[in-house]
Amino acid sequence: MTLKDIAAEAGVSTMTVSNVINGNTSKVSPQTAARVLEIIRQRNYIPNSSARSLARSNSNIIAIILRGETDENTLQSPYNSALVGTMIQKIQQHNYYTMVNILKSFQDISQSLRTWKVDGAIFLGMFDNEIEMMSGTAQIPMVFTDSYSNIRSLSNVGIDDYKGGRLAAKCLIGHGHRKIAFVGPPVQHAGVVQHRFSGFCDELKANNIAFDANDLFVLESEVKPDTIIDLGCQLAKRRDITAAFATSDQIASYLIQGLRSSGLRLPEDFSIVGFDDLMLCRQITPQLTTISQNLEYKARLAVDILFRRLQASGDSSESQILDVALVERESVSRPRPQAHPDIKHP
Amino acid sequence: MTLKDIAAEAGVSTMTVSNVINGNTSKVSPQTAARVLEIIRQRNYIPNSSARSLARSNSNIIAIILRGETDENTLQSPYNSALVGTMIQKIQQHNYYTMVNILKSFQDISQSLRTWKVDGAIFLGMFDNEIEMMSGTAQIPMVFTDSYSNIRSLSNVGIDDYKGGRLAAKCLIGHGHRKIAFVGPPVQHAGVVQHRFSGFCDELKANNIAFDANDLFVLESEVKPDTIIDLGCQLAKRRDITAAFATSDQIASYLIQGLRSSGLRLPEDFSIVGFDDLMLCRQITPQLTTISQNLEYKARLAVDILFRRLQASGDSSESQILDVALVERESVSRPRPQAHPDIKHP
DNA sequence: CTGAAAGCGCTTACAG
DNA sequence: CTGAAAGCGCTTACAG
Repeated sequence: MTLKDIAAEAGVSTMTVSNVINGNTSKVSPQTAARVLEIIRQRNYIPNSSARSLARSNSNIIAIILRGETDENTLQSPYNSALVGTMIQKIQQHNYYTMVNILKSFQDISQSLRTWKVDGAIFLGMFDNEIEMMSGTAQIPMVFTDSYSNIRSLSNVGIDDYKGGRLAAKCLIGHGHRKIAFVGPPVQHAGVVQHRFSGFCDELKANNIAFDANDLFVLESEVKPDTIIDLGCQLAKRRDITAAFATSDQIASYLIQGLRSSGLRLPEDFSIVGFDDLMLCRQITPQLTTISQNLEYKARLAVDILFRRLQASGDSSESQILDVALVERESVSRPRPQAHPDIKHP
Repeated sequence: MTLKDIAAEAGVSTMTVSNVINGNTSKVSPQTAARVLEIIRQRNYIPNSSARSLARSNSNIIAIILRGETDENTLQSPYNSALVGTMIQKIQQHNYYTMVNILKSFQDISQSLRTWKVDGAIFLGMFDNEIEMMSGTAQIPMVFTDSYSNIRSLSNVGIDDYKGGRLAAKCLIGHGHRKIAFVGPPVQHAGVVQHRFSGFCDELKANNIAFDANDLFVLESEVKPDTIIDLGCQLAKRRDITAAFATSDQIASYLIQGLRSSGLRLPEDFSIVGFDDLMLCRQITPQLTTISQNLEYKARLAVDILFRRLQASGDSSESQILDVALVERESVSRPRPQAHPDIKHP
């Protein structure tokens, strides 16, 4: 079943059928359009996207590109999978197809964008230097998430990470904490961490608290539970520290496991604030106080911006910074008058 | 940059270049091959997949099809996203591309498979009746997951759900529980739930315990936390019940929240066993005792089977059932001698 | 080992 | 409103 067959059966030219399919109603009489449509339906004809793509040199494909080492499962992160899930649905609503790529090397990526003449791409979790290399590669609209790159031509959707850091510190200080750990991945890995950290420090400063470099805990890897649980145990031994701000809910949850296994009760003995407001926050005990960002909205916005740029055809860019808010649950309380008076090490 | 340009520059025919690209070394002298390859590299030439796809009528695309209502985010489920993540990586390793589709109607799906001449498809979370409708639609290898459909020509990778149900019951009975709730989505929604349930009941029977229909709790929706938390509260009031088997770790985690908010302590006052062994199990308190399945292996196997069938070209099918095991953590203990003696309802 | 020709199934100007 | 022709960039037999 091809265009030609349909045309023959309808007694029209292939280009008339093509016009009907593509909704160029102005170029076809209603009667013939109806007749052609009916035959298409009967024959269950489906156009060949490759042929169309070849002729038009575009594809109706949007690529979602995730950063990921070969050995880890990037979609394991609920943060990424929530974004990707709603992005795919939004893309489908636009009648586009979604190709998902997990990035190993830059070679691969520009290859898959070009070989399929992908119409646009959304990038998740890329480092800024990679973004700068990337943004020249292909002449298609690209939208990044959580980027702090200062390339002007870049479309990005991010959140107010600085404010997030301030809110977290403010919450903990408000409950009486003065000695607060900051736990996150290396700053150079992601601009978001850096900005959360400076917001955090600035809020401390505003309250006349100096941040002690010994209270900064940098994780080698964000995805190794045991490392983080261990860190929780260490934290439990540091009797001076009464609370922690973790740069993700994931980190917070494992920290809690370590803290608890060291005999601390939460939030009585230790307070903790997370980041993201994943479903996880309501699944763990104590339910996690966190900085919330609207992932669904973020995903929708990224797709919206992409399609706006697809239609605009100009070389403009559009970036948006979304707001964040503190969501108070159960993981923060006043510090013990005397920190951790009687810890039992099991 | 096209094949033609490369051919012109190398002073050979397009078909020689084509042979070089496709690794048909037997048809090209090493010298010309090397020369062509060098020009390709210099010019940074990337073949047009649409043209290739049109000429060969295949695509090097594998489709991953997820079942999902329009209003919910299917990839939100860590179960799905873990599978999809490793599948994508495996597919990439085969030098294929991945299209991800979230299913709304059957129309759409057969459309996207056919329009791109997708080479194969993997399906997640489909109901059996849908699978039966599906499996006729396209003449390409398809692999299903967790299907109990008895179509012979079907390739499937599943787990021993029956055994999982038995193990869960056995664990709880072994700790002294006699009155155990079963919590899961409607049985008709998924064969897996049905088989876990019969395994569960059979194990009770083997221990001379009759399962009381009042101890079966069917969730309308698996994805509405509040409903499950409410159910946890109800369960806390049922003083006769001392433990629960939930058909997923997700459900278990929300159940725990409900139980706790009703003043119960876990596992002292109530024991619970989950299913899947997600990362979540180590993030919640108490860490969840669960029936573990190897999702990464499941995903790899599904992709392996798909590619085996792609090569085989015969119309054979291949199915595999993976084993499950009990993983004991902290969420199960002996029941209180007298169930929930002093509950404080906050 | 190499090539000329036809064809895959669409769309794009261009005419009428 | 409709159509004949050329072309998108590959691959597939078929000859040499």
